[in-house]
Amino acid sequence: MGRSIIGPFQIQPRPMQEKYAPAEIERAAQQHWESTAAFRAVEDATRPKYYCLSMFPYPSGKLHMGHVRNYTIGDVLTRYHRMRGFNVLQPMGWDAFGLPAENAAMANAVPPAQWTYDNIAYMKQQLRSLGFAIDWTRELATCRPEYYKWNQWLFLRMLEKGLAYQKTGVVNWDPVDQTVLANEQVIDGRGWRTGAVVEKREIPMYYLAITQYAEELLASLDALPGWPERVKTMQANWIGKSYGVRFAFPYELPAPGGTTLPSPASGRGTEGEGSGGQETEKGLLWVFTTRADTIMGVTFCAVAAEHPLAARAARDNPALAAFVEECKHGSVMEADMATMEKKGMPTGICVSHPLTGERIPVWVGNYVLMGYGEGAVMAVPGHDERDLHFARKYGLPVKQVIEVPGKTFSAEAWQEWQADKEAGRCVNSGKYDGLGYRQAVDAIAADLKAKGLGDKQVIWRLRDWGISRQRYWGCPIPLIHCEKCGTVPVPDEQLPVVLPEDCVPDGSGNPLARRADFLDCACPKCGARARRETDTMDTFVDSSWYYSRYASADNAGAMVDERVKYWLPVDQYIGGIEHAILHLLYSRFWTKVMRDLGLVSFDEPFSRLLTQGMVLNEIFFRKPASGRISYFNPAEVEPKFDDKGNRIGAVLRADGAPVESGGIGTMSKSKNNGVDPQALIEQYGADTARFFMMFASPPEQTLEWSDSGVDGSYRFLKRLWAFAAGAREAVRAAPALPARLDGALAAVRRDIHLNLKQANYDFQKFQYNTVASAAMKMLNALERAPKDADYPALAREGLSILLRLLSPITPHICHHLWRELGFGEDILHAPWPEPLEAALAQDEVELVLQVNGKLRGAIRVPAAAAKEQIEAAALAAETAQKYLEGRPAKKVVVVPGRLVNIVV
RNA sequence: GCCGGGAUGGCGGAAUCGGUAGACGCAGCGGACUCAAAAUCCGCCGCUGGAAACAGUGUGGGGGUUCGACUCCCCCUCCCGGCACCA
Repeated sequence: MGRSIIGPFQIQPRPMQEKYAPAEIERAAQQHWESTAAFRAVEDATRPKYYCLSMFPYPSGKLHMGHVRNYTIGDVLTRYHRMRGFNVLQPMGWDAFGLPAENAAMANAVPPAQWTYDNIAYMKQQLRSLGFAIDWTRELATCRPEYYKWNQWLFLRMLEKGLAYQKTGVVNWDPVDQTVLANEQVIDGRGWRTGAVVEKREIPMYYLAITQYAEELLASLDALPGWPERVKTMQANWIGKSYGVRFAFPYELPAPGGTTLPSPASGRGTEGEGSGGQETEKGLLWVFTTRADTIMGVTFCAVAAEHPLAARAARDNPALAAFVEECKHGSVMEADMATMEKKGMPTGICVSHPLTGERIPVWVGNYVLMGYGEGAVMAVPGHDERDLHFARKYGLPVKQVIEVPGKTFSAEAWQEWQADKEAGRCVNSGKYDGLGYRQAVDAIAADLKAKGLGDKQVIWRLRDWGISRQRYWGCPIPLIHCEKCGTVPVPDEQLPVVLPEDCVPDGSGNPLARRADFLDCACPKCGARARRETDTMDTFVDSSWYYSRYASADNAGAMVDERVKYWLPVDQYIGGIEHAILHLLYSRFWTKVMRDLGLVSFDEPFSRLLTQGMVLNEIFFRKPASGRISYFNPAEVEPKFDDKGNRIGAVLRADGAPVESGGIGTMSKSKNNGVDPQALIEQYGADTARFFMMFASPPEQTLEWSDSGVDGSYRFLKRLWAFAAGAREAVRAAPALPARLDGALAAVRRDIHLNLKQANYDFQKFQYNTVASAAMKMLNALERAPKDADYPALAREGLSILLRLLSPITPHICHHLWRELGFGEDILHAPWPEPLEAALAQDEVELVLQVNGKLRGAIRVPAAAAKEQIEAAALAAETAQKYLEGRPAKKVVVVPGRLVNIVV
């Protein structure tokens, strides 16, 4: 930086080609960057660093438009900051473990490893052809042992600290394939391949205690001003800290032996706490509520099907046992749980209201979640919408205990105000009558506490992170099962536990369970023959720390080293909004664990976050009566129209038979609705593809794919090329513009600098669609400028601004033209352009003239005119006189630089 | 269902703090060039009425605040993302 860029460029290249030939100039520019190692990032303590990271792709086969959008945004940011003088790092890698590789293996009998590595090779070549400023020397793939070794190593550290532990978890079980299904593989409650009704099954799993960090994960959202508000809101709601009251309904069962039922493990942290049935919990049904103020309105309680009380009641009630069994069918997905028909059955057991002693019946409800809170809820149908529907369905009583002045309570139809915490006051609640939400909760909690039946409690919606997957293509969990010693961690010096890469899964369970060479091992403790754990880790583990590994990618001896101190945290992270919660939350958690282990010294991994909107496309599918659903790419599908031109359906081109429409959704491998950018790149070149992606819409907005408009982007680049070619000789010979210009050229120059000013503002806002517009406007202005004496100098200044402004978006053509026009050797080293104040100044401004807020004309006033002068000029204007009709104006509003509004 | 976001011409979108709605493109229409086509260039282009000047109307729907609302407030509809085993 620092040296003068605008100056004669010595070498006289051969005459410039007339026609824009993107393939040639893109290859040449990419070769130039490669031969100069232009994007190799080297630690340099003397320069400010800028770590720009895009979420790494899953190697699904080909890039899709979502990738092109994501990586172009990242590349624009990278190149912009490079020209702003930062030492920039933009790495790339592969989120290489996951389900699609196993699906491909089943379909084509190819080992997931081979499929994955082939895909990586192809997609890497695609990324290279798009000209991204990536430091490929830091490339990583999470399926490589040298990477996942450190997943295993950190898992063992967590195990030592009690942050990793075992407990049972519920999974989707396909009874025909005898295998665990991912949520994605459950369609309408049935297995995707077999069509069998899915069952819930409890199996042992490993968990990471993310809830131990809940408080910090919530609090430190405030320390992330560079994150979108909506993402922080979503995370805060997901963590879900709620203040409420945990209390118990006492009961006595006529059962033999004075049965003690343990309180089920609460949603928090480690297992085992509270198990064994503490004395005080004897015969107590514990619930949690955020609405203790409605406690006098409880008319029944509902427990989950897995609740001990349900099991106890089902013991001698076959109908109830059948219902509990029925609740075990269907998927474990929360969305399904929330939308399914709410069903229940009475247990025949009654509990006592803790304050009134009233008998309260206990029901089993299929909508009560065992994993959240206590697995039991108090039901207040008068003031909870879901409870009211349930009560109406089963004829349970409804009581009003909250009133809002001016509102009439209904026990039949739900009204929003019935759950109002702000305006509500207690009624029909004895001593609590007249209290508001806060006071009522305090008073009731105090009374419950005095009786030893409860107290205020903080509860989290966040659950611990279950990382066990009963799948082959993932990172092995480094544990060994020994008959004598139990579960034993693999010693550090035996890491990594390497996944064999030649398995071909067939859809019926984990092939590792049939691999003797993987399974058989010696117990690290006693040396006896033992069996390796076959569960692998959730792929979110892989992506929870890869951003740190890029800084130490070549270090075989440590997870991370001192170079993370220079590069981390990530200055700008870019990725799809679909990752707003899980991936980003897990990464934040993992970072805090690494910090507490002394591995890194930052609290948050991503200083600034840009959440890219999804690229959507239509979804087409066929679902045979039995068997597996298949999706068809929109490119293979032809729409059908009726006489009036309305779309009535679509058929598959290959066989002419109809396909069903699945609406519109994210481009994805599983829905087969991705658009391969390859054809676009081959036909128009990378610059057009990049320009069009940026021009199509602002980055954070959802984008419905359509390639109409690509032609316009290509036309613009052709026009830019033609203009530069035509102006080349004049520009190379032209002097610099004088600081002060007059006449028509001054207006053109002002236009260019105004657009530059706007574009620089838009760069700050990541609004690249209007940056692209600004570049188009500049070219329009230059083309239309009068060709007088100062024109070559103006063209020179204008092009030098335009090329630099545009170079982050279309780097190849700008690289080439920068050299052709003699501005310098490498536009990468040019300083970022800033608008000249002198070029922006003007003597006179035009103000809009409104009458009663309606546009009626315009007036011209001196730029420095005072409000009084403007008002006088406006009132004197002919248009104003016409509407005033001799009357005085009631009011005149002057907005300097903008408008005058006369109210008559 | 719950949480988050969105809706502006035929289409993608612009409008920075409440101040000219529709910038910049696409498509379309008309014209120039051409034997013709492609490419390129010039002009028109929200809707209604009007020959025009111009007037009315218009930012998903309904209401409100304001001199003035795409923008702020209340209610509603539809679409998209997430919902813990897709990544």
